[in-house]
Amino acid sequence: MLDAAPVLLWFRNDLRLSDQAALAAALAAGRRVVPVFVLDEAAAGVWAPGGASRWWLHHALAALAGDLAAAGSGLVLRRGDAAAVIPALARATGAAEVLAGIAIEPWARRQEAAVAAALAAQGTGFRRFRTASLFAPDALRTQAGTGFAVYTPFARAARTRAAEPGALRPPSPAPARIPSPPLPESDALGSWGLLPRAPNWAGGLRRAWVPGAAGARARLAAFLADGLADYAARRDLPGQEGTSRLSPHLHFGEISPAELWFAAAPEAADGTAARGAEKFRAELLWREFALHLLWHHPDLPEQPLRGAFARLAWRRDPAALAAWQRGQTGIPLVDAGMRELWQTGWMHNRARMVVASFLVKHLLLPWQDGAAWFHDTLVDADLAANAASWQWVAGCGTDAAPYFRVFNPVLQGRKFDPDGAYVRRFVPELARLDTPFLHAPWEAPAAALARAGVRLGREYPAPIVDLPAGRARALAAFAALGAGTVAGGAAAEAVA
DNA sequence: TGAAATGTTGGGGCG
DNA sequence: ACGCCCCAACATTTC
Repeated sequence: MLDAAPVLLWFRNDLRLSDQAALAAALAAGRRVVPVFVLDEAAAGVWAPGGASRWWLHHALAALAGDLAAAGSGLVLRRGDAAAVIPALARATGAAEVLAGIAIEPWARRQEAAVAAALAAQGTGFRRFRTASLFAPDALRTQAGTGFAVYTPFARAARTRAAEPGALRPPSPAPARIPSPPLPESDALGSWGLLPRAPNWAGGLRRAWVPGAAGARARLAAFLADGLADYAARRDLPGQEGTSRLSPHLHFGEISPAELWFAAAPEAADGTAARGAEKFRAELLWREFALHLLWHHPDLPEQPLRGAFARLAWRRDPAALAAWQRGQTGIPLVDAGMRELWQTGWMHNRARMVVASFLVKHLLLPWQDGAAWFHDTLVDADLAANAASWQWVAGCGTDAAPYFRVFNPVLQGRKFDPDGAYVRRFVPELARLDTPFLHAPWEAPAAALARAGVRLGREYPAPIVDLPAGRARALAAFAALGAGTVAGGAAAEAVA
């Protein structure tokens, strides 16, 4: 059986050996496997991996190559047009067919279609498998047969489907051995230039993360032991390690969503532990919902789903955008979030909502600018989740926050970072400021500032915008879009 | 997965 | 004892 023609296994956002449906299919058919990864930056265009994602990808590929080598195989790296590279490799190895995960990003769908056409033209088979999501992106539909526009009914449908026998395969373990023919030559990973050189800003990332399937597994084990039980309450506190931090592993597919779905089993727990597991599954479903939205709305990353928002009078203010990007807005919680992002390639979810609301509302700068910065700096940058989340904050998505929902970063700080641990860690110049003033240093008495060694405008900036004035400006600009938009926002809220 | 403004209620100080 | 005011606490409405 093993002397039959091999198959090409095209790795995409599924850089793992466990619960990898395409790999499992190849092995079940008794085929030898030629594992391939293609770096096709032209196909991705402006949505090619950003700096932080490139760092992660480098290490994820190194880890995958190591895992494949340990299984007796290897990883063939090639750079260029996938529609040329994949068919050529299939010819060179005599592969009968190519197996790959299903793409969801619009650019990846176009790439996949081009690969499919090229393979068909030369008589090579092409089979795609669901590897990056719990459900196929078009598997869940409303009664009317359309895609969902609101999270809650989507999640209800997903939970119902998940409970159906056989809907979610229990995850399969990584195979111990992966038979392969002699592999074609591979690019040297180092030659791809995915790692930053001068300046090398990756030190903070290296300290915070262990990319690769083994790192993902260790992170999951730690989360199951320490985080899942209290997840529902602690996930909102940026000063604590209350979240799973699995998002980058999930984005690159180092661990599958099904593995996480089954690892967090509410039925196997009770009380707060069951609530934590339910909440964690709800977050997995938010990820599925974003993929679902991007599948049905390919222009989600560029265009507001509510068309009226295209007319919004966004400001142009490069200095304010730069202050936001660098964590120098003078608003402690905003700056803590942006500096956590810059230093570690990740930001706590609560902080993401606050900094996004601040950019879009208080600064009245386009959500697309925020999404672009996140895409470049997040190690978990994911086109679907990023676009859907920014549209949610901006109020222009289908199930978005109403336009008048403006996070007050001072109140959010006092509520979710009550002891100021988060701000003190990432805004050390404020570390000695008394807690009552920490989230609004401009309100601190001169004596308190002096005691803490802080001069506003020197050690730490004065606020670049007056919060009440920024809020009022945003409400006016958003309200100017018209009554139809207002009614729509209220309707979406009522449904949710 | 909001915040602020406005309205309501009830306890308590005080003349 | 009573009315008045203040204000905290909570509820509702509005943005």
